Amino acid sequence: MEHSGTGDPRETLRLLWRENQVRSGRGRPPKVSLAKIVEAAVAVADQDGLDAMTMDKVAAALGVGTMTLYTHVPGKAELLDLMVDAAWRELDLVPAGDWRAQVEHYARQTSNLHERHPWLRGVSTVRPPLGPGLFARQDFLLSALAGTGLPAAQASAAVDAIVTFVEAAAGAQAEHRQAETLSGQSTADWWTDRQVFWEEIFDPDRYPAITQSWQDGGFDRTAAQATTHAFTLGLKALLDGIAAMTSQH
Amino acid sequence: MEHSGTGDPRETLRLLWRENQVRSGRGRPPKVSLAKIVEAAVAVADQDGLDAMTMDKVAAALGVGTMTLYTHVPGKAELLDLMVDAAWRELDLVPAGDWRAQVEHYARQTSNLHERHPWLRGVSTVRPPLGPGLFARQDFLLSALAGTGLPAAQASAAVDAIVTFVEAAAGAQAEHRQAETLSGQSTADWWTDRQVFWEEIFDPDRYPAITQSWQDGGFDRTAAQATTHAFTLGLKALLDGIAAMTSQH
DNA sequence: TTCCATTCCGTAGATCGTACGGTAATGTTT
DNA sequence: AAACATTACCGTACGATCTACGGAATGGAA
Repeated sequence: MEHSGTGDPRETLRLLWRENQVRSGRGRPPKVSLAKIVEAAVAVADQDGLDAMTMDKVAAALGVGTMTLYTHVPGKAELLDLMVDAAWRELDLVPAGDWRAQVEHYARQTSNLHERHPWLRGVSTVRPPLGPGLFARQDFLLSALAGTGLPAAQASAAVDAIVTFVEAAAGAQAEHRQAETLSGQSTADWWTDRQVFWEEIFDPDRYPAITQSWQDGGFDRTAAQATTHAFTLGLKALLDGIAAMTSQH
Repeated sequence: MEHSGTGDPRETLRLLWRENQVRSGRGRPPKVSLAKIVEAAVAVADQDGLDAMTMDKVAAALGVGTMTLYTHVPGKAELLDLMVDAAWRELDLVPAGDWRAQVEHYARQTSNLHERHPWLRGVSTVRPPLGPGLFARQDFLLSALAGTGLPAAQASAAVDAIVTFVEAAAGAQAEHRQAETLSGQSTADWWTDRQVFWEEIFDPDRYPAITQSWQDGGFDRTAAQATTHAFTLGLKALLDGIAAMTSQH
């Protein structure tokens, strides 16, 4: 797992929050800018995965020497921070409807976001980049949950629980598709390659509940469908449970 | 994010499911065994993180040349698969109580597991190693959810939703502690380093809900506490929601 | 004793991030 | 116009890392 939040704090915060500032006019005119570097890095990661997001490849995508990047960004860790916040800023979070509709809107937006940027799943979210994207999301969800009337401590925990579930479920969903493009092998083919498992290794007596569920048609046709199904059902259950808490206060 | 399930299928399945087989007696006597390699790799990752789990370091921990490992394991990807399944096999899943007690038992066990092996968070769970650990977990949860009386398709989706949430929440919890030991910097110090943010950058007017929640005491004292709080509340809400579904069938 | 299946491992090539120091290009000053 | 200050560009090199290759070592079998 890639870790973010490891660079020099002040410098990273400056890069995250700086407005488009005017150049002093002095010195050599830049061929690239920070924004273009982040954009190129995101494009590489979207296309070929986070492992392929190397300084070499980002520089090549910009038609620039590798070491040029270090003029604009302190290092790869900081670049990752900027990529994450740039992605989060893509969320279109406009309040509409009751708190539940707003959370569901957030969930859909996040699902789409991970679909566009499946590499997000591979970045640690402890010690996240303290940028505009993170705070916009947090403010939106806290504002939505305020509509439940829950006390502040519970509302805050509910937001964190929602974020945890939605990020994980959306990430898993997106990762299925990414695994197919990166490996060049469809999930169906991946399972076909492991057909021997069911034929020669799996012991129905050892796993009766799995066998029973199989016989009862409990398994979705594809792994991606199962993930989507779990996302939908899980979010509904989670929000139902949170709604039930409001009647106790 | 590290990816598993990338190696030769038949070979990996053989390694995952092989019983302790007898040696033929011919050839040079081995200094190491597959089991010891996996054990050492897990120990290195526990101690120093997944990034530090290099073939060099694992071999060194065993007092053996790096290339010796490749006699016993096809490559690093397969070793990772074996590590993950070995970890999952540590779960002590004995059915006791009703379905809800069983799921809560699973959640506690998983939380402890991630605490012992925080690197688990960094391994992709799409295309997982099809080993005994995974199937034991799945069978346990499907068996528990059978107690709800939900139809098979919904029970299966509920299991996936629970796994998604519990893995994410437990992983986040464990990652807090790991971040402290790996970086040598406590979470409190990390925030102190970013104090400037609140003093110079954060704009209360731009994020009213965050500011309001702050004033209402909505934030936990520490990030780790917030994560634990979210885990507890989220699991309760999720299970309440699932329980509510059973009354409709 | 000879053979040989099996394990051990040194070397080397490719791919990373990035420290270092030099080069190039512009506006400003003289 | 010439020199300077400032900024951006980037070639080289070093240390990790995974692993392909092939040879050396070992000890039972023939």
